[in-house]
Amino acid sequence: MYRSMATSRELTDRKADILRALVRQYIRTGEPVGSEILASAAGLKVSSATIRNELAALEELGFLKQPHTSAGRVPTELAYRYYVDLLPARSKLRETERRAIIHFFDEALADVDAILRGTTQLLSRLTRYASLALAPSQRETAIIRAELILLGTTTLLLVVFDTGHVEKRVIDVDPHVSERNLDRVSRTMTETFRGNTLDQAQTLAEERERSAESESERNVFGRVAESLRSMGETSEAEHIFLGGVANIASEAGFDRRETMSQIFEALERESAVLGLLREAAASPLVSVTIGRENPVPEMWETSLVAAPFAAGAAVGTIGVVGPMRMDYASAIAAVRAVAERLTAAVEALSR
Amino acid sequence: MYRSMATSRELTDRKADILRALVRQYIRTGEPVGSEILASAAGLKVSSATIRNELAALEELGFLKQPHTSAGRVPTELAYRYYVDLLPARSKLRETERRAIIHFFDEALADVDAILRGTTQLLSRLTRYASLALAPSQRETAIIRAELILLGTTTLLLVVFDTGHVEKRVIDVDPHVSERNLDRVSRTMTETFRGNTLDQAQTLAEERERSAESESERNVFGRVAESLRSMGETSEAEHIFLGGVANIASEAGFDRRETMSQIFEALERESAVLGLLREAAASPLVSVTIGRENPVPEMWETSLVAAPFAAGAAVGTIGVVGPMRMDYASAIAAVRAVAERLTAAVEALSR
DNA sequence: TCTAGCACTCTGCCCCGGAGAGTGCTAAAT
DNA sequence: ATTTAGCACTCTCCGGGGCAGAGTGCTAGA
Repeated sequence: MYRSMATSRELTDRKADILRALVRQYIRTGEPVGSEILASAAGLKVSSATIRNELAALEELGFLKQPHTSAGRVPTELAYRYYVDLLPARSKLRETERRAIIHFFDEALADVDAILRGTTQLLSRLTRYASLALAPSQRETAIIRAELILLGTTTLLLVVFDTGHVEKRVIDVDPHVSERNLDRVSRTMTETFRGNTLDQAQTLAEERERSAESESERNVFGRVAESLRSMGETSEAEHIFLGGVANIASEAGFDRRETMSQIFEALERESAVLGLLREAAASPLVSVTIGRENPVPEMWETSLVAAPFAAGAAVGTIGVVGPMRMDYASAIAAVRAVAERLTAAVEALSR
Repeated sequence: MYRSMATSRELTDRKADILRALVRQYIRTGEPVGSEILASAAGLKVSSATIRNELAALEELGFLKQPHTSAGRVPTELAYRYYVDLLPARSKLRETERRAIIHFFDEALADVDAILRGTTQLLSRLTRYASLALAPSQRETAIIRAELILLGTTTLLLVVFDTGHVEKRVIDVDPHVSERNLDRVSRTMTETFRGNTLDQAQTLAEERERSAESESERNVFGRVAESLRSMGETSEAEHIFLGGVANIASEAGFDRRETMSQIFEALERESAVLGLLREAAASPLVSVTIGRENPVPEMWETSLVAAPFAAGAAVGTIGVVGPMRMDYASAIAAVRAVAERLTAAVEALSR
């Protein structure tokens, strides 16, 4: 469902029940869970002694561990994985949260960037975890317009995509080119590039450079090709949004200050986050990455719940980052609901 | 110099020397400073007993306090203020840092937003504190172009400013308007708005709405006026950049997790940060806000070092946020140097 | 196969006392 | 009149001992 699971070892029903109850309890309280508490939990109609035996077995199987001999049990990553994999496919969102999401997307929405910025804040408010958003890659979306605009002595290249996204680069073209000429070039570019992706447009610009009739035209298209390449390279990195990082600081799970600082660093490092979010975009559903499943070592004490959203042909990702004992059910429900609404909102912009 | 000072009470030279030495020492170590250490500090040729007397006097004057009776002294905010006010007007930057700054601004710079994003990272690396940047307000810069672009069924309003900044809004115009018509309107808008500020353009659009010849023209200019207003309102809030927040987590000064979380929250809250940075833009020099001088209560345990940078007629701000015992000399030097280079870089974009 | 009972282990906490750091005060020295 | 040396005093920090509580594993009986 959420991710291929490594836990094919079978569990008896009772073990599974106990494990689920324990994980749920630990997520709720953050305290190691003892057999007595589990015995009094509804649904388990066996004594604490029996549960103790089962707990020992579950520990043997690698699902649980004890902080020390006389403490209760704490779930391992394997237990979280098991718990998440067996979570009901669609848990319902609380009504207030559903409302908040609808309300957010009802508001006047300026453009994709503004929506995503707002979405991270929304997700953080809903889940009380830090949240991330990766804007849809401009790589696969179609250019709808390209213009050169004179800015004093430099020139601005503006590329508008059909998602409403705009990329811009300052380029140095021959300063003697008149504004009228720039307008002409702009019209040519828009006609030429329209409907193409960045990569395609770059090729077209290079062709144009070679077949140019005048020196200045060669110059212009050369610079444009260069800028288009640079957009393809960097545009993504610049469109990761981060929200609610305060939640990481207030999270009790991250006690050592060093841990916390590392998490922040990783979240701010685009190269780290980009890979994560791209990967999440590959699966069509909500994906959950628990602890060391994360390729970024600084995030081995966190879990990530992420879901893709569609923007035409392109795909972006949103997600939340919390402690391993995060409330997966709520987080998954929130991320899924927001991703769905977000897809609709983004489509509405361009359709 | 940095800010009008409330400390007009005179200090004897010796008291001043001792106070400065103590603050410097405390900034270095973070430990309460005792009389013995100060006595052995170069430059003070008196015994620890004498210093003890002076320390008692300085405490009486409100410059120092003791965590407890048998501890050394710790500076109060008043002491930091005094220390900062008497800092040499221009302390020199270390060569490696100067290099890093020059190197950063030598790189190819895409546009103002990208520069600012990079600048926060640069400042954080240089100072090891969190950093902020407020983009120049679009309120006072001139519009250079305005266009309507058809995006499926919706329409994108694009406004380009002479700083190279681009604002965009999705607006709903009459869906029957042809693309050719939109182009015509775009040309009219650019001609009409060019050289004007957002506010002025809004007025012009409203006039145009009233004097419109056709129903659809009235519709279009009405929507445009509305969007221009919304740009004026929200564009600023969306252009605060934040970098190096990991430094706050690793900062030893912020020990209580609650403190930390509050600081993060405040930094993420645009309304809080915006006022601060705007204020800093008012003074032409580096401004330092220490502890409770900050109007944002969550930041009463922090200090802010900020400086404006010019972008044509408009002014933006950059700054760093650290603990009250931050290394003011280095921070001020770094912020000033970056602000200067930044001004040059931004001017280069549009001049 | 489950459960009741029990001995055992380990943490968390409090209290205590000693070491150390730094002070304020006093009395002598400059 | 100011500075300095000396000293008693205060307070924190830290390690050790002891006690209460939580939770376990095991054994013996149901």
